[in-house]
Amino acid sequence: MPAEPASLASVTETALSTAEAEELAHVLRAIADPVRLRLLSLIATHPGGQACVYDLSSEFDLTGPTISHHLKVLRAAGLVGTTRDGNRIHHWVVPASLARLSIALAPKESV
Amino acid sequence: MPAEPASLASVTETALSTAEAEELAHVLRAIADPVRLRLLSLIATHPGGQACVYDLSSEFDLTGPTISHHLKVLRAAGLVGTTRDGNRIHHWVVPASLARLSIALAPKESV
DNA sequence: CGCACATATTGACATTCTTCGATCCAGGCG
DNA sequence: CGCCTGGATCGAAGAATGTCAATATGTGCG
Repeated sequence: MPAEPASLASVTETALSTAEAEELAHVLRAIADPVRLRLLSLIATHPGGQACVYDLSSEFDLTGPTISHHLKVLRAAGLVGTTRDGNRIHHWVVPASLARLSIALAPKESV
Repeated sequence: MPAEPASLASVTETALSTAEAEELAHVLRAIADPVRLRLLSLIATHPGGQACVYDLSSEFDLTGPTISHHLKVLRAAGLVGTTRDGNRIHHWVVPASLARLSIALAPKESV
């Protein structure tokens, strides 16, 4: 159950309802972690925009399961997608999800 | 000790260092909460772009201290500023801080 | 078929966050 | 001066989160 449509405007434009705030906070919380932020960044900047856990693990002082856990959170939030290629599982960033956050946090236009 | 300069590019453009990730995560975590998200939204959309705790409290089923705590987190993250006007304390959103997050989360340009 | 390798899941523990009640500080007013 | 009101701070209880070791799943190869 990934979830709802999505607010398409900035939170500074119109007041957020409780439900909207909770849904948005859920996605933001997924990205509000140093490890997941770096994971996202590493995946996005990796050649081809894809990376497997093996590539990523070497960048962290964390165990495999921990990396896997963080990727699961990102996946659950719809921020990354995966494809299985033989033994490896490739992860990529979902641009639309990121764009939604970027728009939601945009400051009010100083018209 | 608010902190460092600020990454001015999207996390999808260049790989984040550990320090950058932590600093950015710190600010994101401040905003990744339903209550604080609504607080920010309510302040921004309030007439004049300002609001005092008294205005905000009525929108929540939370006690005064809790609202105060959340505002403190937002203030510590540099997302809102305050001015004392007699007995009331007015809060406003810092557009630059929000803009920084918005830019950091922007998806990679599909050139 | 069975082993080896890449990643996911589970269960447990420590840490951090949210919220509250009680208390404290600051400014206006009688 | 004394009190009331708008807010902040403190300390504690409960829930959520990050991390690990151990175990499970699935894929390719001999």
